[in-house]
Amino acid sequence: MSTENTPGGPAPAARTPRMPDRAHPVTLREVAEAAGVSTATVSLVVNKKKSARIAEETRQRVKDAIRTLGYRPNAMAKTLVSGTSKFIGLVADGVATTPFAGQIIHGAQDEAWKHGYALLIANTEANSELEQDAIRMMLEYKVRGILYSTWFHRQTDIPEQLREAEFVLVNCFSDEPGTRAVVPDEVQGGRSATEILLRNGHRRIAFINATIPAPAKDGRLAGYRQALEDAGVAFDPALVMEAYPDQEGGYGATAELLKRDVAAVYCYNDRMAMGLYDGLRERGLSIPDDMAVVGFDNQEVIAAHLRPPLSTVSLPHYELGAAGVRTLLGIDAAAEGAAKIHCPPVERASVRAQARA
Amino acid sequence: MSTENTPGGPAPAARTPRMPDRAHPVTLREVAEAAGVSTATVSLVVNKKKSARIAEETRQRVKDAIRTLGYRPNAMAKTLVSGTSKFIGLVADGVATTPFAGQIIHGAQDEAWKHGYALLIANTEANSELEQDAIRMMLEYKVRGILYSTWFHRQTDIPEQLREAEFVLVNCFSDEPGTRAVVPDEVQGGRSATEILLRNGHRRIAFINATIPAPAKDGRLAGYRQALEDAGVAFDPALVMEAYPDQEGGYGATAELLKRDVAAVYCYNDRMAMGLYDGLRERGLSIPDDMAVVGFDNQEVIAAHLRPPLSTVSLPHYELGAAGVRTLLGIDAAAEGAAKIHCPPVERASVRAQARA
DNA sequence: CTGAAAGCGCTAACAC
DNA sequence: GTGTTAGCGCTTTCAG
Repeated sequence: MSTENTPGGPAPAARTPRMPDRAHPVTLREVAEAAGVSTATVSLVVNKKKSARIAEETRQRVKDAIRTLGYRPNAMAKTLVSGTSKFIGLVADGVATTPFAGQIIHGAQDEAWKHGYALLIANTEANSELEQDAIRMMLEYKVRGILYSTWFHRQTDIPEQLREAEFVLVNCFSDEPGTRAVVPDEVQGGRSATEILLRNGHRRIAFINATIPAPAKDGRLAGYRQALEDAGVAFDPALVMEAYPDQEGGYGATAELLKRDVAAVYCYNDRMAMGLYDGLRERGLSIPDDMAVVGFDNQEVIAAHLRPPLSTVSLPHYELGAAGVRTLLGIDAAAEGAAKIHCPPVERASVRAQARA
Repeated sequence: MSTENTPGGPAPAARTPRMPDRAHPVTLREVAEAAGVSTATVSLVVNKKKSARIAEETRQRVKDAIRTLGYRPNAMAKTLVSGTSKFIGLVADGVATTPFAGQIIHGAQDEAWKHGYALLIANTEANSELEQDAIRMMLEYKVRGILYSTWFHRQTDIPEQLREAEFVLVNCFSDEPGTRAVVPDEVQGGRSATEILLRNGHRRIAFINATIPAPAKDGRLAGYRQALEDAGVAFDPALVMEAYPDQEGGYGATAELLKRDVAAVYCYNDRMAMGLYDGLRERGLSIPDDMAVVGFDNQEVIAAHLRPPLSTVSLPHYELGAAGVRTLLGIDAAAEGAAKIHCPPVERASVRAQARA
């Protein structure tokens, strides 16, 4: 039994470099001693190196020792040697502000995991000091790279420190050339949303856009116009309104909308559509018969469960996270500018086929 | 310049132990050399050790070297020496299934950060193999401890591997004695929800509970009964109904509810209340005049933005995450059984004061 | 096929 | 006050 002897002692019984038992830090060396082989051999076995051929008998002995001792490799030591860890950092400006951020984390985590990486996350709540600390920490932990993400799609500045690592912007972009980024394809999303209505026979389609400037605002409008154009419907500026992009905004826009004499409306987002539902219902109007409604975002708690369930377009947050990781790892080629991720339309009962106009 | 010469070698050309420049891995030693001091000194300066007194002049020299070289400590090496990292692991069974999980992450991350820890997260989506891998990875990275969390409040089994680390259950609990856990106080929440109605003059209060068994189902009912009892209102089993806990469930329960001849209802959750809103509205009933409604969960996208905004009780997910970290770090004393986190009531316009019965 | 040994970057005694 | 030195646990030539 590995009892101690003082370093200079004459009887060099088996060395005991550390406490014999405490809470499982069994080391490679201990395994090696137990198996009667060298640490190199154990390392080879643990890492299943194809190159090195270990006698089957030896391998078994090592494996047994590993099992009986309950050996756990020390990832820190491993990283120290290799110089880079199996971490990917995710800096988010609002993990909780919205259900969306969770999806980015989820996608990033799944994809990272698939490639043997773990996710190190930091929430900065738009506090730039926190952000700096977070990035610094990630750098110190030698992350493979950093995903810098925002909870809503927007342009962003690149924090200086971020440049010390490989990084990819997620759900945001920069005008600096050469920056890798992945963002939702707002234009395509807007097109898809409008097409749901067009496909169901509507020609006069109102669009309630957001009041606040954002890539989404421009993109979703552009998509709307494209879809109309492709369908040979003239764009009528009078059919485009604006409201604050939440339930109250949608509700408040009801009266204006009804003045337009339309039977189909595409809302900037689901929350707006939700408010609009209330506004229409209050006036005894029915969806989709009196008004076909399409939203944007596919916010789960809302869209799928309104009455009637809302047709909308998904904001692909999960995919953004996953694509961010793939881009970082060089699996997805980086697009120039930003990679645009597809926003899949989701058709539900808030739109019903009409007789063609 | 402290150039080396190889121990036996005749030609002592300056040693180049590593690539001279590539992407910033400046080491402590390089700083030491640049500043003309030993690595120990640099270490002392970097870590602001109060004990060791360094000449101000030396300290400056070191700091300058650090700055000009752009030195970044290697956290891995640091961890290797100290034996335990500054990581806290968070294992979650559904990061994205619900907006809630995001809040747990958020709370855990903020609190961990406050104490100098970073969050390592893993999403297991209820896949036990993934879960094992996740825990193993965390163990290998020598996390300080692991938060094991579930997206809805429930009993859970403790994965074997988890026992190798310090851990705290978050939003779940185990019947094993001595297990540390933090969960929402469903009973108090149910009491608070009911009290909102009582306080506003209602005596006959219906409760639409969930059909699916869960601590929340029992707890919220118990709270309801407590509140009634405290108010001297006899419990009437006929006023307790059950429905599937989502929008459709709430909507579908409308007819039943109206048969009860009540003017106040407390719903198991906000989604149910949302469905109930639709059901009531369809029948031309108004909230809160014809029916006062209270929910549970305080799901942001819903509760605050229904018309009228919904009175409800918050599920304290952020607090759960934060409390989990505090418990893990021994800052909060561990309660026996599970620590119950308060669920704060949120009063909104879906309830209005009534004449006393 | 396997062992010895040199570090990875850093901290912590212990000298001087 | 500051330098020397011995590791932390592991990987990786390089011998044999």
